[in-house]
Amino acid sequence: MPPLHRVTIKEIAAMTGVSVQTVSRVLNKRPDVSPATRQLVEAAIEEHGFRPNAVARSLVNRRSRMLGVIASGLEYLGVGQTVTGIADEAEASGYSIILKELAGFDAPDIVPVIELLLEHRVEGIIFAGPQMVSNVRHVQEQLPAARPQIVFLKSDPSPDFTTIGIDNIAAGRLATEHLVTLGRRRIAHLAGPLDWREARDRRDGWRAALADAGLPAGPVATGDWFAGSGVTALEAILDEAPEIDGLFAASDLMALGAIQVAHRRGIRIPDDLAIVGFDGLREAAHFTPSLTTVVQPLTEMGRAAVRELVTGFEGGAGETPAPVRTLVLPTTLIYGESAPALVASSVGGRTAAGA
Amino acid sequence: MPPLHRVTIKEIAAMTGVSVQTVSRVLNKRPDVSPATRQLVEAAIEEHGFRPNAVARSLVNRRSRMLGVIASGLEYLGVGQTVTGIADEAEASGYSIILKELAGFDAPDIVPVIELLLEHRVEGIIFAGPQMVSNVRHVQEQLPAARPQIVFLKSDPSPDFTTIGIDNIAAGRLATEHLVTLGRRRIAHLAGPLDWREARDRRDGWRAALADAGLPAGPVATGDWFAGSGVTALEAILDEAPEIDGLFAASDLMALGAIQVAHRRGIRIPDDLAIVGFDGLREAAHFTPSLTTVVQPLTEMGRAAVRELVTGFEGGAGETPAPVRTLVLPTTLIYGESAPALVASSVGGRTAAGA
DNA sequence: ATGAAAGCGCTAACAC
DNA sequence: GTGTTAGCGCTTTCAT
Repeated sequence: MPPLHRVTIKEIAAMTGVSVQTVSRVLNKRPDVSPATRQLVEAAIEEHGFRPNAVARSLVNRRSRMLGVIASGLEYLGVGQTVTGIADEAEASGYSIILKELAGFDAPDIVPVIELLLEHRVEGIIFAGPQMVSNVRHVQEQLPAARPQIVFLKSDPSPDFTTIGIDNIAAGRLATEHLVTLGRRRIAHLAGPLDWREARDRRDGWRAALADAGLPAGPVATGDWFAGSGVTALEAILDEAPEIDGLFAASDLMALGAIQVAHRRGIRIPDDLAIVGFDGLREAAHFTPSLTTVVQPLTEMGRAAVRELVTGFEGGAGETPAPVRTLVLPTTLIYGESAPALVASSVGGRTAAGA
Repeated sequence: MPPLHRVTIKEIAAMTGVSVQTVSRVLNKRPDVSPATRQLVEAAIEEHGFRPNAVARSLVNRRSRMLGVIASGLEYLGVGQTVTGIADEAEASGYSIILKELAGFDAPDIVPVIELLLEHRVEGIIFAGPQMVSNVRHVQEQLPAARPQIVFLKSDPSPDFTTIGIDNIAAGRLATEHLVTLGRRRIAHLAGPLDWREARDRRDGWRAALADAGLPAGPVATGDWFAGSGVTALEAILDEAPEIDGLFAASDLMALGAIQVAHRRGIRIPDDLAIVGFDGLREAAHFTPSLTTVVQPLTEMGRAAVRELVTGFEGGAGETPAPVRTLVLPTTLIYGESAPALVASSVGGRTAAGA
């Protein structure tokens, strides 16, 4: 059973013959303790392996030094990078994180999770799940009035909440424009699930780039972000439009599935079909062929989220309403063999989509 | 600043005209409250969005309902799966998890993290980092006497600690034996970093299988688990021994790098070189060619770890020393094109390495 | 430089 | 059924 007896401050006080208060002073490295007593107390602490109870401290200080993180899809590449960024930055700022993984994305599932985080008195919440058509809005509407600051990752900018993400439309454009530059004229799209905001935006960017280039919108098929769905989706597209010569996949994993299909059908990459992925997974450089992809600063998003929260705490000393900010991080195109950079072209490859 | 004023039980009591204790009873769904008062109190709770302070509860109950998780390399596949398993099972058992990500693996880095977890009075700890040559042992030696149960994932069985993992030697054998079955005679190995126990064990399994088959140990090169190192390592091997016809890679990602090298050098897979990977990443089924790989039950390891902890709490009602157990989970070989199953052979593919 | 008293928000143990 | 008293382990007044 958990109630292992740990030494308490009271016991340290008793055994050293000082008051509880003095021990507390030593613990908090207060200057007003005589060197002799300090040493005495420290010796006792050391000897008994005493560690102050953070729960009791949180209660009296009203500071939990905890951040709540709501994530989803940790078992896939990408999400883990964001959580790593969050964990690292939190650690550096002296915070711990409570991680909650969501099974589904429906708002009714999310609200109780937030409530639980609030019960633990987390000082801030990072919502690292994806924005679906309505889940984030629902969450935002159902949030209790008295709540710590909450940062939404990869969500629509909002006047009421801090959001951190990339410009998916611009990034979708970037990917597609590269294919256009390579001379591709029939450019298809492997979209993510269209109830995800990111999926819609990337598709819209693809459409816009094609329209700008005066090209017809090629065929689209949707997947679920993962490799298996890339297979099915590209097969569907090829059955319908075997003449496509360019493909923009909304995730690197779907692109991986697409490569597999192309290989099986004897379609050469990039000669017959140039492919651009999305995410910038490290592994993409080792696909065969290596993948040209739009890099998302996933780790940086996590770090930025923690910084927003932590500086928020320190900024407003009182009841200043948390400052709402909208961060749009830059994306980059890195070139692989699947859609190589034009040799004699401009250096390119960098898009700063806002700030 | 965090000290947002949240409603307290005392305030609910005051506004409903009952005692704090009665509100507490309602909160804990005790039967000894009259329907009328219960309804009254519930209405007030609802109206003010009151949520009990879990910190205060933890203090008085001496139950934090928190589990500490120490992980590393979350941004890579595999670890995320384990953490997902942990998070899911914890959720199902009514526990929350505090996640600590480690930058390095040195014991001196790990102990303070454990101390911090102890300060938060977690009821159990899951060490999901890898076992290096000495880190786990050091941690085990430096553990404070009064501590909750701690489960080590992927570590050597120990008489003093619960460990959960697979039999990496048997699994390395399994992979290698399959290559032998396919008629390969010069079987090389892409090892993980040899200061990792798992890397050593897999290599030893490979060696043992070759010895059993009366084959000479082929060349070995080590990598860092990731795709890039698979490239370098296979290149080194090929330069030394271009005649190899089989390859056992200690991770799927290194196998991915190996596939890339083979492709560039015009080596056909599996005709010229059959490859077996390790991990069982979902993505491996979509490599080109798809990968034959040893599946580790990563998610299940996470789940099992939580179950060990939670049943441990409930089992021993008093100061029973936590029951130490050693769990060895089974591994499976799944077949891809890189080292196909023998068509007319036995069903095969399942090894139950202990229990 | 040190101690005594009060209280953080809640629950357990006892009254009535 | 409900209220009162005590106390979880610690930090904050305010004395001395």
